[in-house]
Amino acid sequence: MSSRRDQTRLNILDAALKLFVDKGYYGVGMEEVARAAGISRQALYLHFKSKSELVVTMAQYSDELINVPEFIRQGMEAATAVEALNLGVEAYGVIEPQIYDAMRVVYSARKSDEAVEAVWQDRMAYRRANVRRLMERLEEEGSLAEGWSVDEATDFAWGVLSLHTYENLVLERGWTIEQFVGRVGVMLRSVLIADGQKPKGRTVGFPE
Amino acid sequence: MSSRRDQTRLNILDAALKLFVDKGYYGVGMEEVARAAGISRQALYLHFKSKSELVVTMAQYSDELINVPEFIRQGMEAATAVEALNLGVEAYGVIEPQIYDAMRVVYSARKSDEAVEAVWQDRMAYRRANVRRLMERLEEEGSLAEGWSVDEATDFAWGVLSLHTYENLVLERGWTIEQFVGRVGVMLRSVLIADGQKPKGRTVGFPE
DNA sequence: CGTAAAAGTTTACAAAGTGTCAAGCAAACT
DNA sequence: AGTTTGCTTGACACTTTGTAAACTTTTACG
Repeated sequence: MSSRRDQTRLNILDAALKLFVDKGYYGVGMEEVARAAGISRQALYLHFKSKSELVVTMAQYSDELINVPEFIRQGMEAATAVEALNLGVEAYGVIEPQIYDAMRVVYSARKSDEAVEAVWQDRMAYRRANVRRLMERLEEEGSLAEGWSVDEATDFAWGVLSLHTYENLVLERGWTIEQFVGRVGVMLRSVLIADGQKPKGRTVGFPE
Repeated sequence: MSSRRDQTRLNILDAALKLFVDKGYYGVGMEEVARAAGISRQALYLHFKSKSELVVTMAQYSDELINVPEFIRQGMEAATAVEALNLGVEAYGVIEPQIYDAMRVVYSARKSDEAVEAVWQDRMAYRRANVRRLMERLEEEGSLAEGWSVDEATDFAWGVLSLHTYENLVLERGWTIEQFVGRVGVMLRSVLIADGQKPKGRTVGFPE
């Protein structure tokens, strides 16, 4: 067990995330990251052979801290597709704040770095696959609103529940998570769920 | 009239935009921009004293090509607030494709460059101000849905009609502009407009 | 306890990118 | 013809990324 090495690695990932969020990926040098992690620049290269590898690893690490499959399992166990959708929106409200920082960095750097682009595409595909499962179930149970195909509904929900919608409303405009989840939940239900199947919604204070 | 200089300037802005969109702001050097514009690197510095100034000017230029005030005037002349909202969404569908490239570059570089950040903040504030005028009128005419304040409705419409929603649906998922404008329009009306005031909507093929 | 592997340090260097300076050339304006 | 304008070439300082070599400190283990 090389526990010391692992600890340094975590220090680096931690320091890198903070700096990248603060000054942007290209606004921070490896020198600065190393100092913030309490090691020399050369030691940093012993852990990550490039800045690109560092940011990719950082994104994976930030992802591993969250038990996404557990949220998916909960969704599967929901009694109805409509209930599963509500759980999905709530899960989004829990997960997004935790992965936002890392994904924001990935998004900004992706056009300048192929490896980073691959990470972004991977995450987005995964997220869309999860949304799609929800929409398929909605359709199976006849709860999908008239005029929507599974594909289109998936695109819409995935496209609107993006990193940036969260950024705009919660981070820029100061909405609370409850407010955000409530409003977005109402929106998705009112657009995607067939008339007569719309429940009260699980969050209070927001009229349907 | 130094027409030759102006022409070179436009060549540079054009070349820079294309390269930045393709490879990302930090994936392209001044050398490459200069060559693409058909001049030497030094000549490029005679036009723009820094890369930062280049991208800022590029964003302003891309903005000046569109007559936004004209769209706003049309909105003001609409008979009702609800009709103005529809016009607003349509205008968004026309404007966004034209400024997307430049704004995407600005967004990615903004955390690493203060001048770029200022451009971003300025554009977002302007956009929000326009949305707010719409929401104020909706409320004045009693058309704003129950449970929404002007501020909250502004945040919501502004936050959802972001650069990135367009990017996700139209560019990533291949939606047509009509499809995009139609779906987003239906969504905003169904969420923000009071019951009994919802019109048929101006776009066909999308059930309310 | 002593020693070897692991982790990190300092110093040095090549390559690429940004920004500046100076001298010169060629076309265009007056 | 002479001056201004727009651009060229070449050179330089500085920063950042990535690699390499030699040396020191920590940690682990028999």
